[in-house]
Amino acid sequence: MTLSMTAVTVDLVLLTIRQGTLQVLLIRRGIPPHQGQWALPGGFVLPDEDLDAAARRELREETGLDPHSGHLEQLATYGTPGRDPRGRVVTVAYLALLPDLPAPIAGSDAASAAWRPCDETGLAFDHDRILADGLERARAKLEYTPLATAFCPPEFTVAELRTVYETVWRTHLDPRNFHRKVTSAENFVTPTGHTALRDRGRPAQLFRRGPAALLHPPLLRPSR
Amino acid sequence: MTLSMTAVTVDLVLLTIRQGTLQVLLIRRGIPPHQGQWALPGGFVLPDEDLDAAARRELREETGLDPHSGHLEQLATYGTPGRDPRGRVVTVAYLALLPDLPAPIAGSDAASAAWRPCDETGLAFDHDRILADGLERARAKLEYTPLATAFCPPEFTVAELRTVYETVWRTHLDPRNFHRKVTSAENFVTPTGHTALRDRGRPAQLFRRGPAALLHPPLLRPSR
DNA sequence: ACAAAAGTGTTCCTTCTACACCCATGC
DNA sequence: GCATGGGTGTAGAAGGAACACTTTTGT
Repeated sequence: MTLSMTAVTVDLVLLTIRQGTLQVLLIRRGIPPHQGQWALPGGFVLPDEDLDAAARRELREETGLDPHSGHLEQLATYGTPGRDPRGRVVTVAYLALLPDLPAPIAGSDAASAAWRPCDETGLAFDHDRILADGLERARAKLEYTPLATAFCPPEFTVAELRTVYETVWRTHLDPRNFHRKVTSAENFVTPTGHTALRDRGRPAQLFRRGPAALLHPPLLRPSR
Repeated sequence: MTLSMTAVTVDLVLLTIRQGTLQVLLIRRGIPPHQGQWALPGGFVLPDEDLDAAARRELREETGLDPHSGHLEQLATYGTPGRDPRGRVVTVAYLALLPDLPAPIAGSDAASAAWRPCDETGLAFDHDRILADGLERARAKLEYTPLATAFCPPEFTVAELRTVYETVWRTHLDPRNFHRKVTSAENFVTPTGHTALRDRGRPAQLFRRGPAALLHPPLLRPSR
């Protein structure tokens, strides 16, 4: 039996909504391989570190953000030989959904990190594929989980939640029916009692994320 | 930067339906650690082997089965320090759904492999958790994919497909409505034109798996 | 007053559920 | 004939889509 010793990394697909578009945090590589190309942030798993802990640590290093303010989950693992020319590297990819950061990319150790459109291609290594898998996971999970709230600040209006769905799914949703579905799905959102004025029009109720882990009934994408 | 060198393995959650129950292939460990306990089959990823290829190779070694006759997909990756007392081992778990094998566990390299009930607990390492994750994934995927057919032989009746759902979900489904849903879901199953006599009663049409990758509409579990 | 956004009511239509009913076989 | 499982029809309930309409603010 050959014991295969391998370097293990975590790579992060960090998604957020800024300026009305879905964006991903990318790092411009300063050293070979793939020097000058954009890549997903990531790094080596420490010798005595859990995979989830490594992902949380990288998230904090790249964004300065508390991992609890958004959502972080394991996405998939990629280990095709040759995916990294320096040697055998297996990477465990994580997907994070984050609210729009007031101070983006604070404590980053990489000078050239930036939010980029989520349809960016030409990334280093196999990161095009990892990003595509992350986007598909995010789009699917909005249907049957309350994770859309992870893109929102702690308190949000139904309209803000709707723009999350519309941005991620690239569709238009009827505001009236959406409002009914969200407020009638059990424990999706809980009203705070406060209201907020957004732009013009009648003030909207503010909601917090509810305790539900799954949506009943789900919010299905149109046209499927 | 500390480069963390780690052993990488694949572990398999192989599920099949035998004697009307959902069963998982387990190996009785002959050597420490966890000597004498049941464990998921698995092994090291070879130095120049893709992760999916390693999973297919292990599947063939454990069951003698062509990986194409069932369904194999990556499940999740587990790397908590200390999960293997021998050192840092990260395992990429795969989930397989297999038809009832005519000659089960043919070319296995482990003398004591056996199909065991899927609710077996007390497995070695963190395999209880991996098995539970695999079961939940399988149960969820039956809802919106045609993967239930992976438990069936190449040609099957609607009733046989229904027992797959009933076994995996541990529920009872109305045979009449189930028949309608399956045959009206686009490209879920395609009729072969043949019929087969199962036990008593009117002969049933035989179907093959259709080309659909997703079910429209999905078959939802009752009571959710 | 008017525009704009929030939120409710209603109608229509599709889908789900339960079950009555007929069909094709072995005994 | 009778039992057994395969398959269709149908009425009522439940849920979704489209949209008229009311509410509450800024200007």
